[in-house]
Amino acid sequence: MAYWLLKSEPTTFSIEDLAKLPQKTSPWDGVRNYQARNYLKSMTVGDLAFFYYSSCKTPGIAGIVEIVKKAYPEKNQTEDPPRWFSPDVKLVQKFPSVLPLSQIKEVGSLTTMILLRKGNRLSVTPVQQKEWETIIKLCKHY
DNA sequence: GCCAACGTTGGC
DNA sequence: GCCAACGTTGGC
Repeated sequence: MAYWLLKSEPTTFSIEDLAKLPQKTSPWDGVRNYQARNYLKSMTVGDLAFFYYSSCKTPGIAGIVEIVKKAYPEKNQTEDPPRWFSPDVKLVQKFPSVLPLSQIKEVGSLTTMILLRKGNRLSVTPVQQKEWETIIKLCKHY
């Protein structure tokens, strides 16, 4: 059982978009970075991930999704063997409001997060259990 | 294999 | 819009 953080630009794919889909489930596709892809491939069914909004007015965590299908090759790929993979994710919870990045930054015990590392651009990152629990608690005050 | 140029990400 | 950071490309 592992924890992750998945970035998305809300104008491209928002948590509301996910909520509207059948079974509230969608492939997490379009990732074009090898390190991020390797993380996607290492996810297992039952893992949980934060749905993070980037490149928007209030960057932050919008909710929680669950991995419901292990990564498989993306459709419409011409490469053989396939290069890009995506797991299916299902909406677990949409937070009442986005937990802002600015708030996350203010919590001392969260400075270990890869998300907060200088120059980090990875769109898929692992999250430690302690970090996960801290953020869950933080949300309840939000 | 090196590295300059260029493209992309993403917070501010 | 700016800019730092990083990834990719492609000539040599």
